[in-house]
Amino acid sequence: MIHGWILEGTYGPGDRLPRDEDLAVQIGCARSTVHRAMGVLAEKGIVDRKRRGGTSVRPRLTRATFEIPVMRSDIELSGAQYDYRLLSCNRGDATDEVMAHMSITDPQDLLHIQSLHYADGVPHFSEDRWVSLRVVPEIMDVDLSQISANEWLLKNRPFLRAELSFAAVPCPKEQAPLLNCAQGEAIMMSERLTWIDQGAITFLRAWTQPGYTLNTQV
Amino acid sequence: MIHGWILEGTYGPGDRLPRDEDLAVQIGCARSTVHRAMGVLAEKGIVDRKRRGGTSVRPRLTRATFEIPVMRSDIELSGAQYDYRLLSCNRGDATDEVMAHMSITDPQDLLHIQSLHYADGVPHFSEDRWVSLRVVPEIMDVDLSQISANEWLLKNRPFLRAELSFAAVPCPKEQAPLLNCAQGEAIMMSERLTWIDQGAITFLRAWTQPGYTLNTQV
DNA sequence: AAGTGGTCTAGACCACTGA
DNA sequence: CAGTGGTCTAGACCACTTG
Repeated sequence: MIHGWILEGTYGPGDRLPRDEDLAVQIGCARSTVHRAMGVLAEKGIVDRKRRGGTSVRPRLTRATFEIPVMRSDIELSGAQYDYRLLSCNRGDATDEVMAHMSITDPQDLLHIQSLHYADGVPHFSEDRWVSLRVVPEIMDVDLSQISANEWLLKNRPFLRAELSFAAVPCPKEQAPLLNCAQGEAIMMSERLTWIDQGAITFLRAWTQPGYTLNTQV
Repeated sequence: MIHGWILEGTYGPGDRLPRDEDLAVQIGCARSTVHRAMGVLAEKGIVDRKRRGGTSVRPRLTRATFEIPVMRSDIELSGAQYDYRLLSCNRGDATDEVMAHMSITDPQDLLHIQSLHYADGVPHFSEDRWVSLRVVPEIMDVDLSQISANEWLLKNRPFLRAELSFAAVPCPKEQAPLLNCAQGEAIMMSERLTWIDQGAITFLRAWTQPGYTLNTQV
């Protein structure tokens, strides 16, 4: 397609571009073609578009995209054997912090699940998960020692929106024995909150084996 | 628009969808409308499309997007005052590892820059950067104590492609005094390699203040 | 209120690729 | 090699928002 032309030649950060229609004439194509191309650039974070305000080149910044890690696929793709073990599953032991995240007031509405995911028998990913029983009551009937909550949820309650975060943390003392690493060792912690129309489905806090790297491209 | 309809109702992971044209008839809109909507879903990683192979729902996975962190903007957006200090700037002291990353054989072709970025006077981000003098020879004439290499490069050599990675690491002993934290403390290390047509522009390895979190949404 | 982007249509033609 | 998605057009109409 006709990408990148303009920016890397004539216009710099902050500049306002001609309207779609003029650009189309200038380039010699239909307005819808320009519009589509601009849509891609806007998606990438290269330009800002406003009705009546025109299109302008963003000061800097860019957007990167990465695949949300899914343990089973990640592990199997790397050629290792995937294993999963349910550690615990209790109703009602959510902290206030977790309830606040999920906009839930009654601890009985949350199921707390701890589990471990292995790659070739080595613990690779340890997760603490809370599932909303208001949104997903059926999960009480699922045998979570056979299928991980993640896989069951993805099949039965695909989420519409998610928030993710990643941070470097010292390995907490409860996680150290699970991941078979030293307490305080630097590991990646991730949090994930997923939503469906009716509300929060599940909140997840997970710790990954030291050395885990998050990769992405632009 | 007409997003999300199909998936969250009738088709599950792995299913093959009707061809665009049939969907269009079924829904009662033009094929191009379906095509555009499918393009969005494919972008999000929800469906796979192949010519002649049709459109199918991806097993799981999804794609998340985040803004590439740019220190000055991040810090100023958070309301803190941004400051920058050049620590060192030497030609020719690249390691083999760095040269391999950038596909460069002569160490003299690389400029090594160390710098610190402050938020409200507190060291927030420490970077080791190598810049290709074959692609960006003019940088030798820039006073890097006045403008950070990052800002200069973004203005003068906007990249077309980038690879990023993030990992949790123990703070290296050279970085500890710079970031004013303890050696071995868990911090986020990021690497960034940016490209232009002619080759690698710059490779960056950076360490962030403990507590730094990478956020994203879907 | 006018100007800009946003959405959609109906149709043509192309290009890849898997049955 | 036929069927599918990919790209483009020329045009209509809508909706926001800013000058």
